[in-house]
Amino acid sequence: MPGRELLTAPVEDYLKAIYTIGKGTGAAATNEIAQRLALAPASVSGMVRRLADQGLLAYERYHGVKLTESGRRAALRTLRRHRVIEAYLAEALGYPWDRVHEEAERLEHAASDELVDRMAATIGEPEVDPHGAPIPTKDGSVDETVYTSLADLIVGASGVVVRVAGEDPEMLRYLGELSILPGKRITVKSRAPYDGPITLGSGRHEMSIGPALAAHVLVAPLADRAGKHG
Amino acid sequence: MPGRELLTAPVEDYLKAIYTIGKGTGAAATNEIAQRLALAPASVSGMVRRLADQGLLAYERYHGVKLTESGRRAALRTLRRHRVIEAYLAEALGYPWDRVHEEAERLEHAASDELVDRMAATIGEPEVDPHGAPIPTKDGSVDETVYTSLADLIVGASGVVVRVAGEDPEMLRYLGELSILPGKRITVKSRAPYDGPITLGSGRHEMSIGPALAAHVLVAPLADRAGKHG
DNA sequence: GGACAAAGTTAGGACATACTAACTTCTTTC
DNA sequence: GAAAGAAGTTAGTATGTCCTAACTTTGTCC
Repeated sequence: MPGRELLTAPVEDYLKAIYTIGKGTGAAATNEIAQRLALAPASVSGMVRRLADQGLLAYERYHGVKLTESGRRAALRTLRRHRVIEAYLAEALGYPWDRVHEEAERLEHAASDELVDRMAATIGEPEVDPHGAPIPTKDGSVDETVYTSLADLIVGASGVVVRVAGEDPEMLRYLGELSILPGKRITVKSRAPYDGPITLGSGRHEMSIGPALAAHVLVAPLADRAGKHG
Repeated sequence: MPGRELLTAPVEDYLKAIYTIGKGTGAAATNEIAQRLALAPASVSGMVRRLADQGLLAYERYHGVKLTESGRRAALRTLRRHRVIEAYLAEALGYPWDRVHEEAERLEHAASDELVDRMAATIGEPEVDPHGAPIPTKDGSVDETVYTSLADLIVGASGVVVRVAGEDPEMLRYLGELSILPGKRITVKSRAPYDGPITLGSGRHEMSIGPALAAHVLVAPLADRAGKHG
């Protein structure tokens, strides 16, 4: 367990949050960390100082925080644990995709690297979790491709859903019912003005979703066929 | 998660320890709890008072502690989690029996009851863990059969190993090498005097083990054939 | 360029759990 | 039944994490 057990659960959560906010390299603001972890900003100030003392963060008072290389590695280890566990719960134990997150959130702090590696091996070394998020490799690299949100697709554009960002179970269940899932192909049929609902085609179905929801659906665009017809 | 998340990991560990020491109904002494959890006795005094305040223990100063019904139920839930996880790690993930304990020790505090139930279902509702210890059922009952220790078997007696008590990995590996495992049949061939080594037959093999080790091997005695021959 | 809002920090305290050192109670033995 | 040793407790302290309340810094807008 290299570098394990030395980090407490709260510390791992901070690092994960900072990584996610800063998407790899970027910085994170105190308030944003606080909000993501549902803590008071004052608590974050305190913790962030300690993490900086441990060399996990670069911290400048009043100017937010950045992961150091060591902090980034720790964050990615936790993220790997989280996502492998999610994938394993879904694959091997039949968990529905809207409930893997909560369970993984606790297990990620208790599972050894060996367990996580065995899980990954057992389900065939998955590259993404059930929401389509990429799983960091053991040596600390991740696919950092930035995908387009469904909310940004123009009318007529098609794409394959690669990922659903966010873990609110209700949202996930709803998207699941609509069959908006990683791997599904969708086409934007129309968009109402003033940020109104977006009408989609997927397979034989047609459906309408709001822009807030659409923003969570990340797609890999396909060749745009709209041009051919108009 | 009925009754979950309310108990911290240390609390669950205390209850489990007290249950194991008191084997169900019995009481536990402060020092014994301290030793089992590798804590100072003073720490136990403090915690035990708090657990009594929460109604999990009956506590009389200077006279040890007893689980209440509610404490016993909590202890058994944790024990179930622990043993199901051990069984699952061995069955589904190929963990060797000498390492399941350590991993389960951490996971048992993080796993939800649902996860544990899914694990149990996936491997066919096991009744014992990889060491042969009985798994409490969901409704809180356990097999409390008391088995004979191999150290107590007389020369000529035969039995089936039902359980190996204790989790020291080195001991488990050693017993594994000797093939002294749950389900194996053994016969006591001879015993050296003054608590000396015990010679066993198991299958075609013959081997000798010390009494301290033999005390950890619990057997279900079979009809004694020694009488027939002498 | 100063005032105000937003963002961030410090101070002081709470809680759970652990520790060591010093004290008390229980048990056993003569 | 008293002394010695074992067992157990209290007192005081430490650590990690959190909180609220009050303060400071930063950034923006006229």
